[in-house]
Amino acid sequence: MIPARKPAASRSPCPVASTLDLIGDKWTLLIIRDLFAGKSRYRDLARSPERIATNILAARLLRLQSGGLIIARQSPQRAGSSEYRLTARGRSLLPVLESMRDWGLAHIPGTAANIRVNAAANRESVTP
Amino acid sequence: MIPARKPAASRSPCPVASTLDLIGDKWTLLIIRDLFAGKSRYRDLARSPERIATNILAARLLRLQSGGLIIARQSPQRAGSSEYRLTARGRSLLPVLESMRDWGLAHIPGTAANIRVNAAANRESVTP
DNA sequence: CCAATCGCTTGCAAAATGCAAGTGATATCG
DNA sequence: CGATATCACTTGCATTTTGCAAGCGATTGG
Repeated sequence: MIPARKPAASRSPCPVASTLDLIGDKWTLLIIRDLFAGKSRYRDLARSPERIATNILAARLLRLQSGGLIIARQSPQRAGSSEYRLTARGRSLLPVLESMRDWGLAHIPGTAANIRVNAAANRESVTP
Repeated sequence: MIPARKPAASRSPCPVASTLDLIGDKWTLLIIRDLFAGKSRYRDLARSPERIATNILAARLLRLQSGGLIIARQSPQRAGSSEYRLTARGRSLLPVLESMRDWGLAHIPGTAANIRVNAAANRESVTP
């Protein structure tokens, strides 16, 4: 298990608070959701239905990297650009994502789950 | 199951995104954590170690009420002030809280779980 | 070679957050 | 009873974060 690069500003020793310091906003978990679904390119992340602004996407990708949740490696598809993948640490957020998905499905009318975890895209290969 | 009062601005039909629209910030889940722990008064919520600003606390309590996650009722302790309790809907967020707690404990050094769900404080009595 | 696309960055307006200081109502104590 | 402290907020304002649109160099497809 690799510890985070930056401990960041921790508000308290509460594990919930510390987790929220890292992923507690409206966008981060959506990016992680998309990575689970198999997306790995900037363009695809930017085109999710929620339409994250590109500056925010870039900022979140940096934060996720420094938090050790994702890695960016040279894209084999396109020279000079990165391909983003969840690390083991990032993948371990799956229960958080699932519990939120389940809550939304049960309590928010009009929601529907149509994203599946893409196992092939989420095999470990390199860890930072 | 009582639907939310305000559907609020939904970014997409994704259950994760819709859940984040409601609880996706750094403070809301900490308030819910404290309510689970048995806190019910404004003062106690304001004094948690993370020190939420009082204007933000007031704003979040309103949002949680309009989202149907908590109810405010006349405090039997203090005239003119409210006592806040989780509704069944609010209590159903426990798995989200637990998965975040577990993730924090496993992946963020220096965190420790020292809050327990207070069953007595979280028995259903009145639903909005 | 040329146009379209990609992966960002930049600049700026708008909104959210954080801080400190009120305010009026209640409880507490002598 | 009266003074003081506390409670539950509200208000005003500085700072930070977000969102939007445009731009920009590199890359790709034709």
